[in-house]
Amino acid sequence: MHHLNSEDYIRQLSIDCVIFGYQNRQLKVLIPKLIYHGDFSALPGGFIQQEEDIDQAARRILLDRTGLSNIYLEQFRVFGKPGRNNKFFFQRFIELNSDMMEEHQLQAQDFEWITQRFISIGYYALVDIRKVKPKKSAIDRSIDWYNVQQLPTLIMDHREIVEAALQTLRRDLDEKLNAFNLLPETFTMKEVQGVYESVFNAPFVRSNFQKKMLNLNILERLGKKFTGAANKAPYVYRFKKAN
Amino acid sequence: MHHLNSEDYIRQLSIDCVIFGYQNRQLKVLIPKLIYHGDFSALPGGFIQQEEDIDQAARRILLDRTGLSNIYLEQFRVFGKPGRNNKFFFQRFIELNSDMMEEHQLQAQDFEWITQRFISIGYYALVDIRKVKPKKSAIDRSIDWYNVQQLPTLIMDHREIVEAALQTLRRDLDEKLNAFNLLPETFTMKEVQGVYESVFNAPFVRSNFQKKMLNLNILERLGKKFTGAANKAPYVYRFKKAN
DNA sequence: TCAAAAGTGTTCCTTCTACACCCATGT
DNA sequence: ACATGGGTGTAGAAGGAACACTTTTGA
Repeated sequence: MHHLNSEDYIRQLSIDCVIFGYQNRQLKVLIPKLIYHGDFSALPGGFIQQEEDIDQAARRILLDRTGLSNIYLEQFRVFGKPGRNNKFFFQRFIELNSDMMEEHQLQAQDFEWITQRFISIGYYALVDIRKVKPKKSAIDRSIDWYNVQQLPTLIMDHREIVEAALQTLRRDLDEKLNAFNLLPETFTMKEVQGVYESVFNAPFVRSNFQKKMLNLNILERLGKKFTGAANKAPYVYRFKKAN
Repeated sequence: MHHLNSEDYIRQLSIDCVIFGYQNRQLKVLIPKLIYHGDFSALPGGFIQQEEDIDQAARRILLDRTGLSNIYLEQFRVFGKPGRNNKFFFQRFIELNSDMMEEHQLQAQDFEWITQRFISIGYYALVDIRKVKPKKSAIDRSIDWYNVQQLPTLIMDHREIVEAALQTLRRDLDEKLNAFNLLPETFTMKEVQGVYESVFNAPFVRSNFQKKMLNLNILERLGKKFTGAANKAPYVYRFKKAN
């Protein structure tokens, strides 16, 4: 591990990403659990290189964890309370992990850097969950998709960050029509409805939802999807990118 | 002037404020012009103290320029392109102002600090223009309200910041009903309409606008306003804060 | 009595909502 | 045939847009 310092990275400024995915009628968030003793979960995050665009930094972080480089990304808020730092987390961390510190080459210098007050830029990302192969970083014990309603305990204000991301996603879902970034290339109308229902945590009336979506003139009807079930086969749609 | 350094302020992170006001059916932005030779205008901005909340930092900056402490404030975006720095500006600046550098005690150390790459958090503020007594800072030649359609040339990407602020204001005007933060305590319906028209740069149909606003149930009708003009006196309204 | 501006009403049209109805599918 | 889920139609409510009409004010 190379050292954190102000020549490489901008000091006291971080990025935290809320990565949303959709599966089994549930909205999910990708969250790593840290490798150390104790139950530490934190949003995927990182720092901004001196010559790096902030959006690009978020993309780099996302690529590291998902393996995907073409991800829908949206900056949504900055979190900058005074005293927003990792000290509490690292105190417990050091108590529990004194044995591992050498093994992982974590040095006092890095601790000092990383326990400063940080201001964090929040991004949310939307991915086709089936395309993601979650990747642990060197300090992750695991990385998993959690139902947004059943998140593990997160460090610092990360819970609040997820909440703010979800609020923004709700606002943008109609405005920016980005529900389709959570779905595969082709999908049925029921799946679109599932996205809306899981994001808003509320039911939509099937027939009206269908008409609302079709009236937007953003969907292209392809074939039908025969599942073998004893009912009418639903149409398969594709999102029209060029209007 | 005391020196800029990383013990007092967070390095490479700034705040820029777009202060909106409304007068004479026009949306205006408060912009200072720098005292030095050459025509330099820049958004009111500043840095974040080590122990200071970012919103609080924005309030401090606003207080300095407007004299007001209770200002409607909204964070709207972070501007973080790589190479986003003042070097171009300060090159011209130094050429034109070598004579004034000692006078203003601007020292090499500060220049180095201030010409780093900066990431800036954009805030927009809404004020009752009549309450503001614009205050020049030590390095301002003037500070004036400019029609948002007729801004002076701004340094760096400040023009883009104003544009993004205006976009956000448009979105929030209906959503957060914050047109009333641009008006005095009491106002007529025509004035509200003027705010909408200047923000959207488009006309609204008078009768429909009136009904739309009244149907929101957020206005309290007070007395009438007799201007001496030979026409019906309009009602005076107040914004109901408690719904 | 008149012009100007404010307030209200009317009509038309689009969109949302609830619900009913018909259609395709495999057993 | 029939149960199941998908697609479309319809009637009523609600909301927006265009425009007409009435009211108030001071000269």
